[in-house]
Amino acid sequence: MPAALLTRNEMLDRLMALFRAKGFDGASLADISDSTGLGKSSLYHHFPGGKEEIATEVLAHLERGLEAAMFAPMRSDEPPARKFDRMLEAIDRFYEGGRRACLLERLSASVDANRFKRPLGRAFRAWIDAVEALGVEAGVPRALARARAEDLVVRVEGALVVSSGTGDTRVFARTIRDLRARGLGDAGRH
Amino acid sequence: MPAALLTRNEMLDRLMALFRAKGFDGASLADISDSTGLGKSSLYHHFPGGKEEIATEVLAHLERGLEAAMFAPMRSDEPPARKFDRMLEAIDRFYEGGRRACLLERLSASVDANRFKRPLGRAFRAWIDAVEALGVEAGVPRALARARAEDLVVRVEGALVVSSGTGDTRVFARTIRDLRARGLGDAGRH
DNA sequence: GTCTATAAGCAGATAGAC
DNA sequence: GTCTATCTGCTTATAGAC
Repeated sequence: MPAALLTRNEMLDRLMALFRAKGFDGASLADISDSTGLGKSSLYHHFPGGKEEIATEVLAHLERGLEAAMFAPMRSDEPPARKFDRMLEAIDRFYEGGRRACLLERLSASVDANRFKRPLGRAFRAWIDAVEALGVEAGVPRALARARAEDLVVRVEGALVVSSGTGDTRVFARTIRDLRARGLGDAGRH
Repeated sequence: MPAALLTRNEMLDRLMALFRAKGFDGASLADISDSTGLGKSSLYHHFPGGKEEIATEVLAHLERGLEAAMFAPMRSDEPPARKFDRMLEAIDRFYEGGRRACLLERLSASVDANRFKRPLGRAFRAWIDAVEALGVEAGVPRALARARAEDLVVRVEGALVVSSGTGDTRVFARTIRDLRARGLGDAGRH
């Protein structure tokens, strides 16, 4: 394992992949060492707060990634319907069609989830807010847009759980398809 | 801790509560010992296979519980719409309005989830199958009833994740309300 | 069928050389 | 900024008395 060949961003990418795969309780310092190529002592040089600080930094890294990959494009001047499709594509890509887990869910389910409570709540709300804003932009009344946005996030998270639990990613694919079919403008139903 | 004061069912109830609260990776043998009142050696007397066997037995216990509390009532001769409402009430009660986690999700997210893959898939499918059967009974075409049933389970699981992650159980309450409002007979949309 | 005692190993974390 | 060596405590699991 070559040392210091990774930028901090690359390190955080790998650590995010690790926590998504194994969860916070399941990922050991040895795993973290392996996935970054850094010895334990080096890890404590970069993250004096240990495993908990690593997870916090990974969470912040995810928040920045969401901003760049999902939220920023949604502030472009494309039509809302197209931006909505782009967001669903980004989601499908990020979760690799339901094969990869959600970091937020994995950290929410860890034993000391209270430690991550604030950033977790913030990340979930940022996501819901962004979808809500898109609905409002498309002319959907705010209350309905809010409910729809919550529902979208709920369904994506649930589809990941059920896909993983049944070992059948078609549930995830169908969920994304349904969300795309419903779209934004269909104000009469949810 | 009084010994042998618990029946096996009571023991499994407590162990299920423990795994729902802490997950498989997060629950230690010391936790298991505390929650049952049995010393470690006694645990190995009841469950020679150790922690993994305990989780497997808890999963089987859940499957029996689902059968008794959710699936059996759905085979009564009440109108399907009423049975559907009863099921949603049972779900709301079991998850305490979104405050308690799903055992299936917690075990799906554990490091050695592969060990539980079969019973997990079986439990998820049993649940989806039961909801699908209810839709068919209500006259919904099978393919649509299937999609709806998957969607119901997806939304319940997702609502638990989002409620836990945001610390706001209103998401769960609204999800149950929406599912009840949609009901079974509304064949034109999902 | 429960207990006490203990094993063997891994967890997260630190000291201090280079 | 990385390493080797080490620490302490907790992990799962077992032996054997009662």
